Parts: sequence; structure tokens; C-alpha cells
Amino acid sequence: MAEGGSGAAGGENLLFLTDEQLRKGIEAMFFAYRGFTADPDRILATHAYGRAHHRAMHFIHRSPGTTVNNLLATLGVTKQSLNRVLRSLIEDGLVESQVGKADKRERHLFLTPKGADLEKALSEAQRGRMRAAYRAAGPVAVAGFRQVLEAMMDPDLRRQFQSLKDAAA
Amino acid sequence: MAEGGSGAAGGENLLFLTDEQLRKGIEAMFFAYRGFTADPDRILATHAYGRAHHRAMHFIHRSPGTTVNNLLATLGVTKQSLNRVLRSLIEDGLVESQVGKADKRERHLFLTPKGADLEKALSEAQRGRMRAAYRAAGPVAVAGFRQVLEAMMDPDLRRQFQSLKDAAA
DNA sequence: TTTGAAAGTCAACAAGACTGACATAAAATC
DNA sequence: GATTTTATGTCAGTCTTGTTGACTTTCAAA
Repeated sequence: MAEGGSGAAGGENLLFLTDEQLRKGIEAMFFAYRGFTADPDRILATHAYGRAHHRAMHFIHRSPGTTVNNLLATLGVTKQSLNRVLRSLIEDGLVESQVGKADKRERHLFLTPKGADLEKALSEAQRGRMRAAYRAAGPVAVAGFRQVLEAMMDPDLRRQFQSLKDAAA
Repeated sequence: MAEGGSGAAGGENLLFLTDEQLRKGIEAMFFAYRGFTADPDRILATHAYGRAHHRAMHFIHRSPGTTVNNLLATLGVTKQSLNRVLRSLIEDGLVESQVGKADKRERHLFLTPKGADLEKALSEAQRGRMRAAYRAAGPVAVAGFRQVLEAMMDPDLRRQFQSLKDAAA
């Protein structure tokens, strides 16, 4: 479509931002997000976990040793809400919580081997879907996809996201 | 980024689909979806409504006269869940339910003027965010964004989405 | 040493999703 | 005409995940 379809690349900037075009974008986000979460959700259902558990495991995997407070900021929920999720993950032996050495108030979070297994299953399901979509759309489309997503984040979240990106590099 | 950033446009298809790239895409979806819903959520909170009400109003606005069953299929929730939402919208005078003429079992759903007002406020907030993101990213990026989102949907939802698109054209 | 803030936990509640069972009315079929 | 299927609505109960409020432990600063 960068070439086909609307030929929107050129100077059609006005037509481009009609309410109708924007509405399609909104609905595309809605339907795509459903697809995005569908595969992990199916796996989670067999484990009596939900999306909140997935998100927690994802970011613990991503930043091992992170504190509860860090996780709170990343996930954007209250500590009480996160705590319920963490408690069940710890009870079930998927996450380990270590009292901080420097500051004993802090808890550092790690995935156990069992937790890493589930995280891997979930993220592989999700990556599979994303990989297929990326392949179908092609590299140029993917670059655009990432640009628009980043522009759509709240500034605070964008900073979070970019610092996560940098940490990875 | 079609120009700056990684220069991924070219032949770097292999590096492109590393797990690390895919993980960034996953996190971008997560953070962007938060931004995507943040503005309407703020408005909804002042009305004692939730995202479920927003979704229902959106699709009723989009397809006036749609039936409960249609809406069910589009939203992907159970009728009990949708019914709770519709009941409150009808009681509050935002949605009108008309018995079908051809088939009296069906209920055709419409926004009242009051409902249209709220829908407009919600969708304008959401479109504002999307418009800003589109402008920041540019037309080529937007085309790619839409391509990837469409590829990420479940096939059934993609059909839903495309038929909605066609209906609009 | 006291005082206050920060990190984390426990309890109770609400929204919104789910399932299952059942009711009603209308349409379709036998 | 009787039966079955479809469309919708409702009641009851459960689950996940969000909320607020009250609390403990730990640390740091006055």
C-alpha cells in the first residue's frame, strides 16, 4: 500500500486525515489488539491466569531484578492490584521475590525456571502472530507501524518505552 | 524512520525479525493501546461509564439500526455482558431500541441526540490523539501502520473490519 | 530519637468479563 | 397446527483486575 492502494505517500495530506480515515484507524487498533492478545490469552486460560499475570511476567523477564515500584510505573496499575498478581505468581513458584540488599524495603523480582518456561510459551505465541504480521506487511510498513505507535503513546509512557528500548541495545 | 533510524526499509529482512525487534513491537502495542484509550477513559470516568459503553456507542454510531446480535459479533462479548451495558445506556436515554419491522424479534439500536453528543465527545478525543500521531508519523508510516494492524487481526475479525470498511466507502 | 516518607501487604469493594439456566416472543419448519 | 429454532432479555454466580483505605516494616532526615 506504500505503493498500491491510496497512493497516500504524496501530497494528499488533507484527504488523508478525514474523520473517516481516522475512524478506520481507531477500529483497526481495536480489532488488532484483540488479535494481539488472543494467543497468549488462550494459553493463560489453561493456567488460571489472566493478562495481568502475563504483563507482570513479561516485564520481569525483560528486566530481571526489577523492584515492585518499577514494575508499578511500567504497568500503570496500583501497587495493590499488582500485589495480588505477584502473590499468586510467587505462591505458584513462577516468580521469586528477593529482599533488597541495599534497601531492605525493596523486593527484587525474578522469574524462576518454571516462570521462565511459561513466559517463553506466552511470548512465543505472541511473537508468532507479530512475526506473521510483519512478514505479511513488509519492512517499510513495519517501520511506519512503529512510528505511529510511538507517536500515539502518552509522553510519559513514550519515555518509559524508549528507555526500555535503549536498555536493550 | 523511512529515512532516519534503523534504515530497515532495505534488505535487512533477517535482522528485522529478531526476537528483540518483535519484543519491541509487542511493547509498543501495549504502551500505544494505553494512550489510545486514555483520553476517552478520562471522559467516561466523569459519566460513570466504562470502555464497554464506549465500544457499544461507537459501533451503534457507526452502524445505526444495527441489531443486538450484530453488535455481539462485532464486540466479541456475551449477550449478558452487552445487555448490562445496553440496559444502562437505554435507561439513561443515550440509546434507543426499536423493535424490528420485518422481524419483530430483533431490536434495532440507535443513538439518541444525547447519546450522539457523548459519542462525539469520546470519538473526537480519540481522533485527536490519532490525528496527532498520524501527522507526526506521516502518510507513508500510516499506510504501514494500517497494513500491520490488519495483518495482526484474527481472520474472522479482519473480515468484520473489512466489511465495515467497505460499508463506509 | 522521633518523625515522616517509602515499599510492600492485607481487606473490601466495583466494573466488566464469563458461564449456565431460564423466559418470552416471533419466525421457520415439519 | 404443533414443534423447533432464533433473537433477545434476565437472574444468579464466578473470575480477573482494577480501585481505595488501613496497616507494617524499613529507612532517612530532623
